[in-house]
Amino acid sequence: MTAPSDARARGTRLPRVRRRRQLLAAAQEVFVARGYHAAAMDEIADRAGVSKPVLYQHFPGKLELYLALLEEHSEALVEKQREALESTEDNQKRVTASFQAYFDFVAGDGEAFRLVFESDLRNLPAVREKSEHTLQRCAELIGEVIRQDTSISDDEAHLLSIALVGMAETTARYWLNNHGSVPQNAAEQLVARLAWRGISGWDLTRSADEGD
Amino acid sequence: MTAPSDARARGTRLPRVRRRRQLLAAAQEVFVARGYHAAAMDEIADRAGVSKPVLYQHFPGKLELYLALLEEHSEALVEKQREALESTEDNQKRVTASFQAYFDFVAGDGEAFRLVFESDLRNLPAVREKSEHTLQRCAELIGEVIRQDTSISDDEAHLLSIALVGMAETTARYWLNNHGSVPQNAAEQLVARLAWRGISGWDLTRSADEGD
DNA sequence: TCCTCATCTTACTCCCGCGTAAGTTGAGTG
DNA sequence: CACTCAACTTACGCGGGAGTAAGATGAGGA
Repeated sequence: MTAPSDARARGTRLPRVRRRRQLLAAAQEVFVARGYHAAAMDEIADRAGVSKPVLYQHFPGKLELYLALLEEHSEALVEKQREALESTEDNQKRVTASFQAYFDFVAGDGEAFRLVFESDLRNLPAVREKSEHTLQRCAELIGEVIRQDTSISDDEAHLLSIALVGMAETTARYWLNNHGSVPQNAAEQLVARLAWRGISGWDLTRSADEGD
Repeated sequence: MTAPSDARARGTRLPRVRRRRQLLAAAQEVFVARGYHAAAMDEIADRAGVSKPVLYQHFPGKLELYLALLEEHSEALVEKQREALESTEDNQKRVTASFQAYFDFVAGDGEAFRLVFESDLRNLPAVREKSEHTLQRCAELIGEVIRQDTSISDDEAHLLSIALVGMAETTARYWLNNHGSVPQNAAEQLVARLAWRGISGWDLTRSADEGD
């Protein structure tokens, strides 16, 4: 069912850096499949075709191993967002690119997104903060764009950005769980349209809606 | 800091039903504050002013205790959504009411929303399914309304609904973590406007946007 | 007053999984 | 061929927390 990435003939010695990379890969597989708590250091070591103390020669403990992966993929998401928003000057295309980046992130890299969005270690302050900080930074990138084109306050622009990121995260995860109902491209387009309709020309309707 | 709900003078006997309710309340406090894994049955018992075996006379195990709470609050959220959508026939007001319900859910009941949205037991199939099913049912309620007014396909209407629910969940949680930047009412209104601008009159722009 | 039975307590057992002490192997060097 | 040192192994200590066995306690009826 789940093929070990590369558990070479248990007995092969590896130079330090290669081994470290391989251990991180093995750890990612196990953490993604089982979550932090149910993941056993023994299983990670096994999956790498190595014994447990080797793991501890590369990482001081289970937590640090996990945090290293979390850090890596959180940064990757923010970076993907940045690239998407810098890829064009057309705001409508920016919206599309932004959603595409989210869907790509969720679809790629061995489901690593589960570490970022579904961590079962959120109760640890360090993890909660990283998780919130990642959301924050994605929203900040989008917020800058919004502020350029609207006379909205900073707090409000930020909240709208959070809303857009929330849409992206939730729909991307839903889409992944239900492959088959809609192809990736169609899903991205649909949600991007919803977002663009929502955000474009915001100032124009603002005063009109105000009289409630 | 955290005041125990009602740890009556450790030594007071209670009739079975009262005790059960009190144990559920104590368990909720601990599960919310610590998450499933870090929550100890000893602490739950202590918080209720009772010894551990009493807990086991009311619930077969930690898991069942947790699932009882999860079930209760998941149902409460769906019910709040239903009420919000049934509260009016005006779709714009429906959107507002729907977001208000989400914010109220997040703001109320001792942060019980953390059980539904931030469970650290998602890796357990039973919990994952309940969590996804709750999202599904909320989206279904909204989807019915959308389908009444658009010629969109069922799959697409459902995906849009997921997007709206994602907006609500993410913004409500963000708002709760950052009280002070924006009052609840303003946040609800702002996000509701974004959503309404997004979906209202969907069919009108559909064909126009199609020519990309 | 004494009996009954539900409520509640103390004081364990047991398992699981992180982290480690101590010892082994083998590739490259003089 | 002997020496060295990093890479690796087996086998264990140990803490923490779920669940339990066996006994205490007290309200209410005969």
